Amino acid sequence: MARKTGSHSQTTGPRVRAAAATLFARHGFAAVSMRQIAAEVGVQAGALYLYTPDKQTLLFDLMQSHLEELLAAWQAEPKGDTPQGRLAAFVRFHIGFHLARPEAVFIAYMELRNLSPENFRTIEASRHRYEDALEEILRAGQADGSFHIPDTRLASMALIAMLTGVTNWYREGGRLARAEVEAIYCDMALKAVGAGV
Amino acid sequence: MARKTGSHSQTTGPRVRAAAATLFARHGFAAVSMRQIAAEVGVQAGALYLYTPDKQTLLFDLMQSHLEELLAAWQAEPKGDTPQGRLAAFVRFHIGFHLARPEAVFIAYMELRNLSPENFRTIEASRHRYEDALEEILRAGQADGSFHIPDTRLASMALIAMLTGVTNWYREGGRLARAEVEAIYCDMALKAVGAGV
DNA sequence: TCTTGAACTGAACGGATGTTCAGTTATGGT
DNA sequence: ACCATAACTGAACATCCGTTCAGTTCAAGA
Repeated sequence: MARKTGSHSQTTGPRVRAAAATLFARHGFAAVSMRQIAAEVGVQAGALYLYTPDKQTLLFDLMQSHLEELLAAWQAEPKGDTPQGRLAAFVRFHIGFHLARPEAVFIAYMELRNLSPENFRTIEASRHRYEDALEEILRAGQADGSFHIPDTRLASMALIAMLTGVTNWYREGGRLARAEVEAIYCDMALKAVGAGV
Repeated sequence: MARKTGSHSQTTGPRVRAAAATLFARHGFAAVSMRQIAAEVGVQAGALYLYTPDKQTLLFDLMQSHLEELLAAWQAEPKGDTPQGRLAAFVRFHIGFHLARPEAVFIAYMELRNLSPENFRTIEASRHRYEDALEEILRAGQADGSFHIPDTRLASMALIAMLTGVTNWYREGGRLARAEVEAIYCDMALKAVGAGV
């Protein structure tokens, strides 16, 4: 047996990445073997190397594309005209984006230490750009008196940690609807930076 | 060669756990081999099995003792008399405790998925008890009108995520001293739950 | 000083690991 | 209908994995 009937790199490639994402998120990068990924796709392990040079690059590509998608989506988002409005928009965007991609989020936050040093630096740079986007909002609010924050960098890190934490406990169909969650986080975030609501 | 000169289970045992904690935190449970741990201790791999029945239990014991220490330390902490005071105490305690044990914190949050189902349930229960401690404070503040929170459970999760996030970016000797960080987080947490400061 | 057991070695177990590659089959353009 | 090549197999590579155990050496109590 060799080539499968109906096989095509444009369908197998994405399926490889999807299988890897699911398995990495569930069991962790180091705990997942190339053979497991291949089995999920319905292919032998060797065939994976048509779609990635190695396992490490497979992980890196998943993280990289996630972060690029995140940055692009945020840049495409309509910007509010006040710092309050922009922060509220950020909170809702962040929660919505992250809840829609639990696997990618998990991987991007948990598998950093499995990146090669060079790949790590690349990913860190992207992440830093996203954190900067929030800090910029906080600085604007600080400047015009809407917010009262002793340290905008610390506040950025604190808010992002708070918001991203939602992926750890939120379950679709649970006690709270997504819109409620967004509203509550929005309220907390605005209050935390000293913007009355 | 067999027994080492000066060897004793009371010194080797803790060294095994310390080496495992360091390596698990740095590279992840699945990526660390028993031989690597043994090498760090200065011993052969087989000798580790005098101190743990298997690798899985070694991980579980590290997590379990961390959480038990956390709960015991919090119970030993002096309780404030107002909800504001209790929340402020919790924030400072949480940050202090977590910054003092970066390795254990990392492991307890990142390696949950490498626990066997039974061990996972045990760890989750301990974690839940700690979350409940915070929620109880929030409920008290909600009841006497000090706090204004739509959902105390959500607020608990949000605050813990925000506070624990400090371990991801704080560096000893960095821009901010630990006391400053505690003060700022304290301020943000109180504001976030609607307690004027 | 002798003896018992604690502490450890070193080799071995079956099996899994990431990756390569010669060979095989389906596909799509001519 | 044919053919180049894209897609994949299956076996092999050296190396590592967690765990066990018979044998060896040291510590310490009698």
